Amino acid sequence: MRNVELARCFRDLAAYLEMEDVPFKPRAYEKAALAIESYDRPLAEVYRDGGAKALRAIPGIGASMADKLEELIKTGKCALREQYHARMPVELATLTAIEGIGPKAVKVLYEKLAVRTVEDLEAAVRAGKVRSLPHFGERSEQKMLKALAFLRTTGGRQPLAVTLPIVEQIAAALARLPGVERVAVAGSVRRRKETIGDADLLVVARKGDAVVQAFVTLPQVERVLGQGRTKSSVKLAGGLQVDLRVVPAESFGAALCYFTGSKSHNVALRQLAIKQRLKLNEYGLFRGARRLAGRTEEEIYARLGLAYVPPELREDQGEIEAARSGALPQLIEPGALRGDLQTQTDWTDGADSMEAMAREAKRLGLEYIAITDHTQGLTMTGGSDETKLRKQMAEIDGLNARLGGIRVLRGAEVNIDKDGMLDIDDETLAALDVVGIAVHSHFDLPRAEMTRRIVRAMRNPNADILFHPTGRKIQKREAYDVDMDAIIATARETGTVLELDAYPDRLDLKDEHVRKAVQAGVPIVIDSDAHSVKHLAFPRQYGVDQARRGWATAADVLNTRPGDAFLAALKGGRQAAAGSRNRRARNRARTPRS
DNA sequence: GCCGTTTTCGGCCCGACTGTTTTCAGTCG
Repeated sequence: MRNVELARCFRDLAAYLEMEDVPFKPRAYEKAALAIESYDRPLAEVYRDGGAKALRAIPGIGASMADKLEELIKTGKCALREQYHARMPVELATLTAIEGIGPKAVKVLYEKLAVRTVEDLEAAVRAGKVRSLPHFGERSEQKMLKALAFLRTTGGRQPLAVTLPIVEQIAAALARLPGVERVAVAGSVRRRKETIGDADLLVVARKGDAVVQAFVTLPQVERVLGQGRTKSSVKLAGGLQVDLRVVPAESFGAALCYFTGSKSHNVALRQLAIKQRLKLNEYGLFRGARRLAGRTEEEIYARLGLAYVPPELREDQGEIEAARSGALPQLIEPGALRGDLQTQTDWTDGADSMEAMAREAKRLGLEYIAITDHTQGLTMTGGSDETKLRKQMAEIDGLNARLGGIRVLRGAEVNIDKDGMLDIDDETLAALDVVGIAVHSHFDLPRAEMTRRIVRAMRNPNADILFHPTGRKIQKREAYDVDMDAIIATARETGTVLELDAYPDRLDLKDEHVRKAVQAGVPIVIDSDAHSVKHLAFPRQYGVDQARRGWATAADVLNTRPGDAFLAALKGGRQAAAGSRNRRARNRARTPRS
């Protein structure tokens, strides 16, 4: 049983307990669910290796929950949940995912109208039955219909790259309003989560209601979900929910902190405040009625005895302890990137010429760029064979002779065949400056076979970088089933670099894998996977954010180094690109059979 | 049900808004 499923069971229990008005237990189960969900190892493994005792070592898991986890892992079921479910057989997860519906509402809907599923709910609403229930009315019915429609179309979340420009546009519109002193983007957008459920904006202004009024009448707004004097929620035409909060300047830092989250980071901060006999809310940090801090986030963290925690780390994943002990990493900054190691050109499926790509990379301030067109295994792109690759290398040499201020590296995105072999011979690979390897087919292999396949390819001494290591496309395609711990261990052992592909719908590695790689001392590179000149901006726009969420410093990211140092750090420690045809000679070897 | 810089009992984050309830519960962030 996977962690998400275990967490799901605990969330169900929390909801059932909430329905019965049981005090405190619901929060305990929810907290545990969050801990389980974000735990970086399958609990089934933790249990296998360390038994119930190891489970109890997880914060939020005590004796009772460890028992339930043990039961779930062993039998796939939890008697208590089954009991509740028998009494009230409702689809809790999907029903409570609907805006405005919580456990209490689920209970009433089931008891009065026998609503068990989202479909039941929709039918009941359309029949006008819901309005007759206590605490419900016609307006609640309308809200539910809208929420149901939204859930169907988007699944409730949108990729960051879709949301970010919209949010920045709205922030700019608010900043132009009279009386607005300051606007900040908060929430998961500020934390740069890869998908966004709703966006949060914070405004400093004296008169809140005027700002709120202007906000709800912005042209992008399709529907007003709520509107008060200092707080409002709207739904945009594209389906994105945006929440606005207006605060006075002396509360800006506290509100930004509160509104940035994550929720569990906030809870941890507030608990820390309580321990110091203080109170933290969105207006400030208080001792009694006296405000000790609130104007900036920095002073709040400082007053709590913490180093400033960058928004990308605020997930309650150890950052508070690190901030207390001065162990927070110095996160990589966008400007630190000096090179791009994955780009495609019109030699295969890219839109632009090698020269155009090189010139744009230079314009962006990069020092080097690898051209990595596809290889023959990817037939539909017109992928290169050895002959075409040799021809391209010669052209790149010419390009380097012609262009100044940018170094073009000879590379390829080499296909990993089903059995883990590469589709270009070793001699040709050895002549390249940068060899990226990637899976583009047979995505559905069983976990063990997929892992073996990739590990084998990584063991090729010419394979420098594993491109988009999990193959996922955000909200389009699941990652293939691969043991990332094994991939990271192999990377460490063989010196293969892992790529963080910054193409916005990939962001592959994802944050937790970046963190694991960093912890294991495995270097990463942040690449654009550009298929046109305009894609070359992706690493600094999105890739660095993702790396920061994985606690990466500039030192963890190999393409923050100058070209020569970068090449020297690749497998085999090669030197300069030009005139180095033999630089791999000593590495030339038969692809090992594994 | 969990947990401990107010420890093994007695606490548990905090506040705004909505709807329909005329005094507040539920939900959300």
